[in-house]
Amino acid sequence: MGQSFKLEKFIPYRLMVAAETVSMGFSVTYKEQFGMSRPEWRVLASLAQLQHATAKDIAAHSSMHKTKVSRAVFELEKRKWLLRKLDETDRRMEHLSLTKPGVAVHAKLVVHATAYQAKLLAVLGVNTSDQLLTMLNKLEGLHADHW
Amino acid sequence: MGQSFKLEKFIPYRLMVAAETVSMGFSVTYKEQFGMSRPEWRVLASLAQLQHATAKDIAAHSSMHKTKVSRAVFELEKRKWLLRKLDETDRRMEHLSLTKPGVAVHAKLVVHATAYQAKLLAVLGVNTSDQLLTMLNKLEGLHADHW
DNA sequence: CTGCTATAGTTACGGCTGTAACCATCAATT
DNA sequence: AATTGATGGTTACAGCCGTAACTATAGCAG
Repeated sequence: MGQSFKLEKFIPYRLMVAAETVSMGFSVTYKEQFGMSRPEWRVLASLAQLQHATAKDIAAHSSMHKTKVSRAVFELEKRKWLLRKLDETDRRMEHLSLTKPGVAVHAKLVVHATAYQAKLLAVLGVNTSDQLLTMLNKLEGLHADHW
Repeated sequence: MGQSFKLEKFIPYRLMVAAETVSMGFSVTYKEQFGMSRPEWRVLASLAQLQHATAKDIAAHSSMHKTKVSRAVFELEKRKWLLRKLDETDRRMEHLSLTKPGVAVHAKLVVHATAYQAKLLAVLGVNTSDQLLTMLNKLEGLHADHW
């Protein structure tokens, strides 16, 4: 008899495929319309949400490695969508905030993000989408102690 | 007022974070115990399941780009876990199959994969895990016509 | 003050990846 | 059999990424 292990029933695999599919669906927006990468989009979204934060804050909030954040911040700064300001009392850290153009780009992306989210909710069924987030919560907590 | 868009409610983001968390949990097994990459694990699992397949078949079955498959197949062949045989009538394609050592490695990995899957089901609740796969099905179908 | 340890952020490096180009082969048409 | 177009698979290239090492700064112990 053949093996009974089926890749398509394996949750790590299925979750990754779904994540890539869904992520790709939205990435065309920030890529093609604004030439942004996913890390840049995440930093933009985090910073808009936190209003004012350090790179470390953003890394925690957006689940990204600090080097990814560092590179994304650099790019956003280059586009003048983001401003750095050294902390006066602890000069190791810098406070980040969006510029007016940065806020504007974010606002436009949020329109698309919200529309895309609505499409996803429609596909899932509005009632079940909360269940999905609940499940994802549980899964993300799996290795919480390793971090 | 602050923006109302919250990254942590955005499904593409949450799905990707959960997928990475869960994937990482299993990757330590094939990485540290067998020095394998994720593409290699997928090819191994696909080939064990299909018994006999071409690179193109595996790409379709494992949702991977053909270049990824090509490179993974090369590595598995180097380790002598996989065998290529040219098709007699169409020499463009090659039929792949696992060697005995390849089957053995797969069997060991399946033990771990099954245990990990069980842990995930326990975390989710066995009844809800089917709902998760159903949701993932729907999400994966989203852009079906683009492929 | 001096030295030790820790922290915020950057960067060099090697590895992995997708895109596009490529090679070889096949099939259909002429 | 020559041409054209499609297909299975590989590869060159450039970009992205994580690890580890690094810089600069801070804080604390002596």
